[in-house]
Amino acid sequence: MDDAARALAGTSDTIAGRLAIAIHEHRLAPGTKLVEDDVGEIYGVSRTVVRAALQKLSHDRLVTIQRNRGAIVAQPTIREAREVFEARALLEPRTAKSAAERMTSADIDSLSRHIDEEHDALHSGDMGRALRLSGLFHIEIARIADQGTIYGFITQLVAQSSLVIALYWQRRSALCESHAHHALLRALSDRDGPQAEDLMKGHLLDLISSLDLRQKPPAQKSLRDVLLP
Amino acid sequence: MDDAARALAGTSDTIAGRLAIAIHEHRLAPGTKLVEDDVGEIYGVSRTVVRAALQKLSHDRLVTIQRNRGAIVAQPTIREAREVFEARALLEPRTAKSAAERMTSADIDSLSRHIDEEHDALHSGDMGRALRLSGLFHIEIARIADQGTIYGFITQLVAQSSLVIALYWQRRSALCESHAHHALLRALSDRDGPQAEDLMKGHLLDLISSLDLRQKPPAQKSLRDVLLP
DNA sequence: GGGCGCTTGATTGTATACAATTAAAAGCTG
DNA sequence: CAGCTTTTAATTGTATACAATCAAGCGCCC
Repeated sequence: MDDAARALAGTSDTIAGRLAIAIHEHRLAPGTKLVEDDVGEIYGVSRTVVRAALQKLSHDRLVTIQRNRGAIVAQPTIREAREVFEARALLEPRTAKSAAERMTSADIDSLSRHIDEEHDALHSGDMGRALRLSGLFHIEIARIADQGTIYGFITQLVAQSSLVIALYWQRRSALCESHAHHALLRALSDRDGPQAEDLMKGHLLDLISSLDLRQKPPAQKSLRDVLLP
Repeated sequence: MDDAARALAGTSDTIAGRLAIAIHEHRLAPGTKLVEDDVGEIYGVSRTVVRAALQKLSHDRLVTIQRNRGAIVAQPTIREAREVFEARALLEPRTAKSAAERMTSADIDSLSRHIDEEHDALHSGDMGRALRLSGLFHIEIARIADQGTIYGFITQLVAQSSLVIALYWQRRSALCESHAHHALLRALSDRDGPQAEDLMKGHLLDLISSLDLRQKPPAQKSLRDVLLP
């Protein structure tokens, strides 16, 4: 462990957070193996701390731990991907409605800033950061709705969505995202609950339809396909 | 660690499960301190394993871990109690509807058995077990709805509800519970989605109204009250 | 050359030792 | 004896050592 590593040292929550951000920003791809010793050396801590961090991420379903086989960045199945977005469709529209009814001017500022940063990130080509900010926008709405339990669920769902997007994203139109967020912000600023609820519902449907969740024939091609010309 | 303890030894998940059941059945009261060494000796494992179990429970919010201060059985505040039931009110009615649409005869049997066991437990005076079975009834419905993500959320919410009940339960009428479950089972068996949704909504409202969630003056009595006759 | 068991290296699972922190008891002082 | 510091015991946080497990490479035999 060198000085640079030692400087980064922190609690297991810190490390879990750093890993989570890396996953969120698609710097860690689904399936990547997370070897305890390696992670520990990078952050300058022992395996004890790394294990705690990995367990936490595993509980958030960002990481899959197989006994005696270690941890990898989770790879949600198509089915799990659908379930994540169905859960979001159940929780977020009503949450947006609640948020609309509670918006303060500070909240409006906060959301505006998020959108601006997202815009900047997109224009500077930093897709990872843009993606993360896009998720944070949803999380911020949940925070404004002021329901701790649901906030926790949505935070987890947004994180998982990032993995789903990494695996199943197909459409390239990132701009419509930003547009949907703008429209949502307007409804929220107007404290128009029903409108916010509708927009969120639509936005989530858009998101799902931008994914390719058709049952793929198990990706392994047959030997024949691979070997014959 | 004696032989009896060794015989119970298992993975951290096993221990987390045992603790969770004890909490669920109100054998471990909110606020109870969970000392790592003690728990480890009881189950015949080292603190390493116990810590992992406690971390898992902490993530499910059944246990509160304060850094350097250890773990106690969680004590949801009145606010958290409300939030838990608001989340349930958001998730469970729709889940019951989905379940109704997917009921198989095996599912009907399973739910009937749950109700019977609950009934037995009540009549044999085993309140802890009755309470746990009552929660499992809700969890079973979520399982039937066949939505993994939401199932996970509901499982967590039911567990937390058990803590809420331990702290804020006031009404003694446990029979109405059983009655509500019977009515739900009927709607589910009839595959009557809207009816199941309504009944679940009502059932949850009943549950909330059986709690005393009024803001209490901080429970610590003044010295005067305690010391003067 | 291909299937089969063995060995080896890498990695995780668990226990334990030590350091850091806390809460409480004991002691001290005015 | 109240209020303060100091000491002490209990407990948690972290690192490390060792055991258990797995995956891959190797040789062996057919």
